[in-house]
Amino acid sequence: MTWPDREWLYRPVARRARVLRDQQGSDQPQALRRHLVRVTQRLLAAHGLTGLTTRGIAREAEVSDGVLYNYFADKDELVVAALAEQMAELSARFRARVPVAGQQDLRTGLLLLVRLCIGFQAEALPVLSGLISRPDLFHRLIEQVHTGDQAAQLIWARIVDYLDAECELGNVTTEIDTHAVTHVLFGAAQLQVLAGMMSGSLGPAEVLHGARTLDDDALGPLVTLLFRACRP
Amino acid sequence: MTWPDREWLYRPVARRARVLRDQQGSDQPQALRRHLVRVTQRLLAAHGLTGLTTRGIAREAEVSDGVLYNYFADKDELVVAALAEQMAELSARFRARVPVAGQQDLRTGLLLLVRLCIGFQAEALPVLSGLISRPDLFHRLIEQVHTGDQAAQLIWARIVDYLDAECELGNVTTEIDTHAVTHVLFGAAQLQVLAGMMSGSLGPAEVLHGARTLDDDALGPLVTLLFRACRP
Amino acid sequence: MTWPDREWLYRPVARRARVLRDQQGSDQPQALRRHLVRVTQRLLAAHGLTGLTTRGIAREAEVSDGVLYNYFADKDELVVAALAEQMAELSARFRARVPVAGQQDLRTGLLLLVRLCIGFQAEALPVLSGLISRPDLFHRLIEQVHTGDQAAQLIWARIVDYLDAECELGNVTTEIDTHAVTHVLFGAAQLQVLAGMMSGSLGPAEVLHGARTLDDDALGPLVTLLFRACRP
Amino acid sequence: MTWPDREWLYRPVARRARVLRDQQGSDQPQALRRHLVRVTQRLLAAHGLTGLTTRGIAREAEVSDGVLYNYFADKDELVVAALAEQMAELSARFRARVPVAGQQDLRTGLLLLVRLCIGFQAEALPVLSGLISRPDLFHRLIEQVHTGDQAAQLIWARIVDYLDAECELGNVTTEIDTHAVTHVLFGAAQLQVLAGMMSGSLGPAEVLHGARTLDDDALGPLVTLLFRACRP
DNA sequence: TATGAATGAGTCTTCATTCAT
DNA sequence: GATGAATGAAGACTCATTCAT
Repeated sequence: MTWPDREWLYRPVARRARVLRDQQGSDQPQALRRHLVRVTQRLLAAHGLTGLTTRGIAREAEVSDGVLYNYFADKDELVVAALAEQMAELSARFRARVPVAGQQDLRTGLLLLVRLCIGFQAEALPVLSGLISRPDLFHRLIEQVHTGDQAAQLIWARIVDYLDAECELGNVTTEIDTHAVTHVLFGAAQLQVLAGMMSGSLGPAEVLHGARTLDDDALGPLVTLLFRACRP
Repeated sequence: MTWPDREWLYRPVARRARVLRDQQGSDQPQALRRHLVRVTQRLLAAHGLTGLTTRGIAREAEVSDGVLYNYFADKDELVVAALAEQMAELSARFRARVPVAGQQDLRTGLLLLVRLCIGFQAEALPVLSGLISRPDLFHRLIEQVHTGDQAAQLIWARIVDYLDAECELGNVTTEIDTHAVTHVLFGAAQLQVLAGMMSGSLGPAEVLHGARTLDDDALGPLVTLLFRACRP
Repeated sequence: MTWPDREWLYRPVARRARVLRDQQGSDQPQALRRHLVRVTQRLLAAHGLTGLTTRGIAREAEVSDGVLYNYFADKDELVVAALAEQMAELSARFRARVPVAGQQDLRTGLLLLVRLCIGFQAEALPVLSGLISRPDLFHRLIEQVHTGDQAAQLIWARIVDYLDAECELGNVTTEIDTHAVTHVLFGAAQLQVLAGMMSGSLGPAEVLHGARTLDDDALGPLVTLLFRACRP
Repeated sequence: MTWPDREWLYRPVARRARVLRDQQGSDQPQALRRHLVRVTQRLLAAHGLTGLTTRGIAREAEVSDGVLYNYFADKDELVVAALAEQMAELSARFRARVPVAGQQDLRTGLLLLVRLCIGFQAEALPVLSGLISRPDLFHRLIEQVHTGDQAAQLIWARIVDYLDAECELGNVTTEIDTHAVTHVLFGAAQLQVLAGMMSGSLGPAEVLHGARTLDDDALGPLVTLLFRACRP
C-alpha cells in the first residue's frame, strides 16, 4: 500500500487519537494532553516513578508511543505536570475538610486534624516519594506551580488558621505557636505514613487505605499529647 | 626434599587494586570491599539511588568495572551493605548522645532530644530516601542487619527509655504516652529535614549541615509545645 | 466537523528500517521479523549457536541493536523461531522427494532413500547441532512447532510408509522391521554428515553441498547392505 | 605483612599446589597438569562445554584461578587436552571389548557389536557434542592427537577386522563391504544416542547409563537386519 | 496531528586472562 | 611455581526519543 500523493489534500482536520474518538470533549485541543496526564497519575500512584516508562504510559493510555512528545518536551515534563495537577487537587480536597473553629470541642478538632493530616500524607507521599531522589524534577515541579499554589503550603496555612481561631475563642493557649502545632501534626502524620510504606510491604495504594482507616483508639495518645500542649 | 617450615612467610597474595596501592591498611583482605562500600555511600548521599550505576561506582572508586562482583553478588547487595553499615554507624553515634534523665531540667532535655532527632534524620534520610520506591531493597536491608540492630528502632527505644525515666522521677506526667512523644519528636524532625531536602536547592549533604545548626531559637516553639504536653 | 469516511486510506504506518527501504514487500507488517529470522538462520548455519550474538545479528541485518526485541521476547525466542521455520521447510522439501513404492526396483529405491537421508541430515545437522548442548532451547523448539509437524518425525514416517508399501508389494521381506531399516538409513546418513562436518575443514555449507554430490559409487556398498537385508 | 627481601633465597623448590600436597606422586613435574585435565573432563561430562568456566575448573580443582596458564596457553588448550585424553581412554577401553571372530555365532557377535557401538557413542558424544559448534576446537583436537590415535578411527578399524575375520571363516558373505557394515553400526548407535540426548531431558550422564542398559529385545530388529545382510 | 517501528546509548553482569606478591 | 584479586572487553537487554508515513 503506497501513500497517496498530495496527501494533505485529504486532511481536513488534525487527527484524533483512537482512544478519544467518540468521546465528548475530545475535540478540544488539549484533550489528549489531559488524558496522558491522568494516565500518568494513575501509573505513578500504582507503581511509582521507578517503574514508569513512556511505553507503559502509551499502552495504558491506548495511544501511540510518540504522541507524548507533541504535548510535552520530554518524559520529565509530563511527570511534573501530572504531579503538579495531582497535588493541587489533593490540596483542594483536604483544605475543604479542615474543621471550623468552635464547631466541636478542641479535642475533637485535634483528632480531626490528625486524621486529616494522615490522610493527606497518605495520598501525597506515594506521589511525591519518587521525587526525593530526583531533586531536578522537584525543582521543575515547584517552578511550574505558582508558589502560592503549593499543595502542602495551602493546607498548612488552613490548619494554622483553624488553630489561631480556636486561640481567639480561648480554647488554645496563647503560650503556644500554632505553627509548631501544625509542624507536629504534619510530621507525626508523615512519619506514620512513611514508616508504613517502607516497613510494610504495602504498595502506595494499600498504605493510603490502611492509613485512612486507622481507628481513633490508635490515635488517642497522640491527640492527648496535642491536647495537653494546646489547652489553656 | 622437604617444605620449609615457615612457609607462611612467603604466603603469596594476589595483586592489589591500583587505587589502594601504597595506602595503609590496603593489605587487609577486605580493603577493596570497604573502599567500594565507602564510595557507594558517598555517591548514594550525593546523587541518590536513582543515579547510581555500577560504572559510576567503578569510576569513582578508580577501579575496574568487574571488581564489585568479587565482593558482592550483585549491585543490590553492595547497596544494601553500604546502607546497612551507614545506618549502624549513625545509630550508634546518636544513641550515645541521648540525654540521661535527671541530669538536666526537662525543657533542656527535650531540646536536646529535638536536636538529636533532627540530626539523626538529617543523616539518615538522604541515605534511606532512595529506598522508598524500592521495597525489595528495604527488606534485604532489614533482613541483613540483625533485628535488634536496626538503627531507627534502637534510637527510638533509647528516647522512650529516657522519657520513662523522667516520668519515674516525676518530671513527666503519667497521663501521656512516651511512645507518642517519641513519635512526635521523630516526625517533626523528619518533616523538617525532608522539607529542607526537597524545597531547598540543597543536596543531601547541605541539608545535613544546615539542619544541624538550626539555632535553638528556631526550635523554641517546638520545645515549648512538648514541654507543655509532658510536664505533670 | 466529521471524520472523512475512507479514513483507512491515510492509515499512518511507522517508519521502515533503513535496510528494508525500497525493497519489495517491505511494507508487510512482519517484513523485518522475517528479515531477522533469515539473517539468524544464515548466521546459525555459518558460525553456529555459540558464535551467535544479538549484536552480530543486528550488524548482519543492518539494523539497530534493539529491534530484535520488538519482535521477540528474547534472543532465544528468535533462535527458536529461526530453527523452527527452517526445520519445517526442510521437512516439507524432503518429504516430497520420498520415492513411491513400485515405481522403481528396490535397489534403486534404497539408493534414493540413502541420498535423501544424507541430504536431509546435511541440511538439518548444521541447524540443529547447536541445540545439543542447549536442551532448554530444544524443548522450546518442539513445544513451538505443533507436535505432528516435527521435521524429522514426519520424514521418518514417510520412509517407513514407503518400506511398508514395498513390503506389501512383496519386494521387502516381512522378516524385517521397517523401523529398523529407517533407523539404519538415518543413522548412516547422520554419521556421514557429522563426520564430514567435524573432520573435514568444511563449514556447514560445504558439507551440505559435498554430501549431496556423493556419487552413487560411494554409496554402493551401503545400498547393497540394505538390499541384502530387505529382499525377501 | 610485607614481602621479605631476597625472597628467592628461601625458595629451595617450586611450590606445590595445596590440593596436591601430601599426595603421592605430586612431586612429578606435571602432577598439577594431570589434575586439571581430570577435573576438566569431569566438568565437561557433567555440564558440557557451554557451562565450563576457568573459574569453575579452578574451584573444582581446589586450585587458584591462574595456575591453569602455567600449563596451557589458554582455556581452549586445556579443553582440547582433556578431550584428547578422554577419547584415547575411551577408545582403548572399547577396543578391548571387540569380540573375537569365531568365539560366538555371528548373530551374537553382531549383538555384541551393536551394544559396543552404542556404549562407545554414549560415552563419546557427550564429550564431543560441544565441539560440533566449535570447529576451531575440533581442529586443535585432531592436530594434537596423532592421526592414527584417533579414538573413533581405531575402534572402527577393530570392528572391520572382526568382520573381515568372520568373513574368512565363512560366516559373513563376501558380497558386502565390511566398512559399510561398520558404518551402519556406528551410525545407528550415534542416532540412538543423539536422539536420546536431545529429546530426553537427559543430561549426558543419564544418557550414558540409559543407553548402556538398552535390553537386547529392543536391539533385536536391528541385529536381525544386520544378520540378514551379512550371512552368506 | 497520530502512529508505532526503529534507533542506539546505556544498564547490569560474566568471564578469560594478567600480574604483583 | 602458585596465588587470587584486578582487569576490561563483551554479552543480553531496556527504554527515552525520533521520524517516515
